Amino acid sequence: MARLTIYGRALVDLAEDGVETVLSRQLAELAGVNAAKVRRDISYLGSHGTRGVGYDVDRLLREINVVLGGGASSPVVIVGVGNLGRALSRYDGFQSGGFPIAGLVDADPSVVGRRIGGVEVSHLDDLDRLVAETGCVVGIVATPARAAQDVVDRLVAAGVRSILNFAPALVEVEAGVEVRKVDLATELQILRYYEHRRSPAGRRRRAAG
Amino acid sequence: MARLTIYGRALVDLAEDGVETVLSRQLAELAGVNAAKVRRDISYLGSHGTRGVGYDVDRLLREINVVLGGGASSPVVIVGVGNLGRALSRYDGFQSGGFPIAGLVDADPSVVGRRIGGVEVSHLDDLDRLVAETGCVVGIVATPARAAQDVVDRLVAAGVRSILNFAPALVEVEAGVEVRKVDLATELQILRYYEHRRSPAGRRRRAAG
DNA sequence: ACATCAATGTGAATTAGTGCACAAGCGCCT
DNA sequence: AGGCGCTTGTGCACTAATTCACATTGATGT
Repeated sequence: MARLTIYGRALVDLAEDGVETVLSRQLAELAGVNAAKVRRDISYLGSHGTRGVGYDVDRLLREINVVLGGGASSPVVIVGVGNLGRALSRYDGFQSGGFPIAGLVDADPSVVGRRIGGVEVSHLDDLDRLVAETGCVVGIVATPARAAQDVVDRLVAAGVRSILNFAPALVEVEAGVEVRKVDLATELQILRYYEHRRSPAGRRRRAAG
Repeated sequence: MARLTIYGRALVDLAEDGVETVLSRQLAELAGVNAAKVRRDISYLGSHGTRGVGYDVDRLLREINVVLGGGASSPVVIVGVGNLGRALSRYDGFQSGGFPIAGLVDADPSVVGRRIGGVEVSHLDDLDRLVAETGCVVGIVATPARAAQDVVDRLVAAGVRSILNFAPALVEVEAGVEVRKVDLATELQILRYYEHRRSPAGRRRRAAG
């Protein structure tokens, strides 16, 4: 569940503030969900709350971290150093989140060899070697849509089993490979949809509320 | 529905390939969903398929574009030109998707006045003026988590009703304002979760299903 | 013109997700 | 020790989403 990561972040904040225990209600407020949902989610990891008191922040945080894969570092390789790829490679949220950028890859020979954010760009054909050497477990696809499937196939062939796809394209993978899609265009379009729905053709009225 | 944008993209591809009509089954395959779902989704925009034949690609595409807000251009303002903000401002997917970057904003005086990707950085206090002058309808929050709520409040005060939040924080807004969250850290954590589940310290058995 | 075929549109069934409400359990106070 | 108040964990009802299955309907060929 994606909500676990939200709880995790909230718990980190609480722990930093020195809070020892937390109620499902508080956690629900912080995560923006229903308290019953919090309790049910947590109960899936084996119940560890104390009735009448709440949850031990540190303990719950550890539980969640275990489920989410612990504090392990998971090196990533970014494929495609076009506009978005470069942008992502400069974003240090990966590093600080435990996903160091182990390699950059592109198919265009004119960018191979350049350094971006301190990492040298390798050629797509060297992907296998790069993954093997650096032990990458996560691949980030930041290519144009039409290259996405090929790149994903290559990543899978190289042994990568977790892929974050920024390309606006659906990709198919064999069972056992997890692909998640982040689609900025879609997000913006959805915003535009709501925008449009609010004022479809010069409607000025705003619904009360 | 987010799926409409997927259909839209698939239809654009089809149209470019010169395809005239499409079956719900084909569209379902392209979008990676069930055919019945496609039909039901489409029926919500008023039924426009031809029984026995399928859907007219151009017509359906136009229908979807109308619902999604047409080809209108929706200028965006990016708040926070830290690592991620800079990355986003260099990403030309906004421009090409009909979301030109009308302004960059930051609270740090040392970056105000700089040009990034051809756009000058304004101070956060000038947000109102900037939004009013450029007619921005979408705000993009790329600040640290703790600044997010304040920034969102300012955006809303300035009249922005659609916000894309990249900050790893929940924000509250009044009714009528639409906030969507893009959380790279969460996406990566979820990948790590699956990674971890696959081999939790010496692979155990994987339950069927 | 009419029968045939094929795919849509949709009622109905199924499934997943959410939230309420309360019994069970734990700590605290007397 | 025993009762009390508080919160968890969860059965149950409810809602939303998905999928099935088929009647409906337009196109097509003879």
